[in-house]
Amino acid sequence: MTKRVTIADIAARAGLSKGAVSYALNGQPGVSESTRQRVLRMALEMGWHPNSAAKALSGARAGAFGLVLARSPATLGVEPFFMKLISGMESAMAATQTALLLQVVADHDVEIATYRRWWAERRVDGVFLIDLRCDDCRVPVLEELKLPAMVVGGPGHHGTLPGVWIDDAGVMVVVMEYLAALRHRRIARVAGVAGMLHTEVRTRAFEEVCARIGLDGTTVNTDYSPDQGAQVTRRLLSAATPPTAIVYDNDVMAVAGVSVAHEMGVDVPGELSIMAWDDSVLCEIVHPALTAVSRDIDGYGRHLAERLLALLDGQAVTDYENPPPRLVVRGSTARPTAGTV
Amino acid sequence: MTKRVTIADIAARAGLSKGAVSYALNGQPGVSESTRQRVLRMALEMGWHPNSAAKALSGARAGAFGLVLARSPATLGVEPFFMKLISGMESAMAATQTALLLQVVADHDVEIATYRRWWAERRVDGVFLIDLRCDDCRVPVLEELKLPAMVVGGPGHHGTLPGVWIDDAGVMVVVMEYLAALRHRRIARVAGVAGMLHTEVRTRAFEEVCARIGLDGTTVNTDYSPDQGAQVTRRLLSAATPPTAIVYDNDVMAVAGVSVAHEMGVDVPGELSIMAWDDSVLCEIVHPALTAVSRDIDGYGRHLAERLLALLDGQAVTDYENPPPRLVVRGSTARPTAGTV
DNA sequence: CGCGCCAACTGAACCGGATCAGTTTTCGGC
DNA sequence: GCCGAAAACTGATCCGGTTCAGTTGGCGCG
Repeated sequence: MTKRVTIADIAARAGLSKGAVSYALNGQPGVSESTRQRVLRMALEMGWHPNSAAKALSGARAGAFGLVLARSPATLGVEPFFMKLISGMESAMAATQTALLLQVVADHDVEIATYRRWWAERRVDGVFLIDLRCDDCRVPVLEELKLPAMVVGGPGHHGTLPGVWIDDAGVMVVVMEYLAALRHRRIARVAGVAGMLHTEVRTRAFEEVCARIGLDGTTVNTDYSPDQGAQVTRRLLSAATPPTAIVYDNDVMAVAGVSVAHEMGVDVPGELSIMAWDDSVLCEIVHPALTAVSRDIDGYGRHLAERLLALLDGQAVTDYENPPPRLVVRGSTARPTAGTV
Repeated sequence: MTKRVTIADIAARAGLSKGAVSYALNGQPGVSESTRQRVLRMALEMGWHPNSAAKALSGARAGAFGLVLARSPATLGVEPFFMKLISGMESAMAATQTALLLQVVADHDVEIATYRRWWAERRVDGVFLIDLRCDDCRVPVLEELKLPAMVVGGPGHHGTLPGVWIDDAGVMVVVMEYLAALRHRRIARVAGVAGMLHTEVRTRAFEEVCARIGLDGTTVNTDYSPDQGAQVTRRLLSAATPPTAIVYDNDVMAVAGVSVAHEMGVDVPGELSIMAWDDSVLCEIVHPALTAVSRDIDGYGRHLAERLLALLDGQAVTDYENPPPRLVVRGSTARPTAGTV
């Protein structure tokens, strides 16, 4: 029972050669249908699974995709985004018996070293590149290695690598027009890390809409941590003419923002409207519940994995834009009370 | 450049046989020190990394550990525990070039199937068993497969598999005595999933302390979701004589609890003290900040990985109890105001 | 009837390491 | 200067699959 079954065992029992069994198991021509059925039945009975190492050594595939996360464990842990993305990816990978290799590293240098090692070790068939930056130094490395990769983010700045993204700029317009319709005139944005493409895309869209509609908009960059989110909020609310609405680039900072407002005696949403980018239970459980940009992250992950699989099959994979996110309105946004405008 | 370097390449360039190169690279006797240095230098120059498949096929190791998470993506995403644990594990695994295979599944049946498949495919050298249950059906499977495993949790109910745990019962005493010292008499516990060992251990400790000190304690089980946390809180606070303190089994439910209190006009901590099991930024960013049981999860993960590595080296690995957690007191707990007791 | 062709199958090589049984070299001791 | 043992190294084999060049057998067809 504790003995692993190999195709040689099946071959012996079926009175066939290893080669024939291999053809039968892989749906290759070269064996009769009746033999194939017999072999398949035996394999099932004997509990055979292909040794992944042997498969990887002879065939082309390692049967695994890699994901490197270059963020602090603290940020990672509290942001639902990553786990949702991962489980989305896996739902697509499960069908093809592809595993996910996860590595949490400190910075991009270690991340690049990981890609090189994985490539040399033939450990993965492809990788997902996450947290795309403007002029990302990881892109040319993956191109040089010819390591199949799907970029989480875009459009642009991912060279020849295919990307999957969500139209952040488009939602930004919806968000800002919504806030403007509520009569907000001074709107602040507590953004994520400067240099990350999605941060820059949102910032540019934010500024364009502000200019177009004639709003007074400010963007402040942070490292996504609730600490910085709280600090920035304090500073914003302490200004002579504080904003009447703040848009946060993730849910955790938005929750921290609500907390600061409480602490400073600022009424939400009466004096201050708060919005979160990315919806999660977090947004629902705070009081007031947060209006949020809700993206289908599970689907995002699924598309990424499906396309990486297609890429390995030699199909031409083009960039893909996910369906646009929805604006989920909850209690944290409202028309500002007379005195505050 | 895009050609992968093998030991045959090194052998050819060094004028040696494959065998000699293998000995040199692995620190085995059989080659002179000067040759070894020369080979090592060449390997470095040529950017050689062992093909993980070939290594796994000939040697014993697959060079990977597996972790299966059988929880809903929603719960996983928002609980910082898992990501912290994972990055702790990896910090110990990085030194030995061991990768982490992550799989998110729906239930224990799929989880067990995953273990069997991994074992048959020789994909992993060992696994971490998480969310241990009383009389866990996964334990006998791993024992039968002789798949090296470290159990996250205990003590007890993990058969012959070594476990690493945190003394929840001990902290429960500290927590309850702290609340009792604040003059709380009616204390509720919003627990996690019934049947999970750590839930049961805490529940038992909770009841024992209540009986000993003479407190009025109630435990309600949930599925860890903020939804249920909120619902249970609403019910508890609607009782004729509501509790003056609630201890939640995770941070997310505690945050939801604060929200419900707000919504019902119950003052925290004046009328109701709230505590979270497991500390995270979440506890710090809500208002009031949550008093919490802070466990060193990173260290937890590190210990688990170190011990699994030791297990593979044939060392005798015994159970291990992590250092006791600390009680981090913040603004959400206080002596209840006169009227409420 | 015999030729050719194709389906069905075999045997061996191969992937890139580890490892072991031999073979050659080195070197110390007498 | 020669012997014997240890050190240094070679060549072959193995791990468990895939794949390809052959081999066999059966059948249709002229």
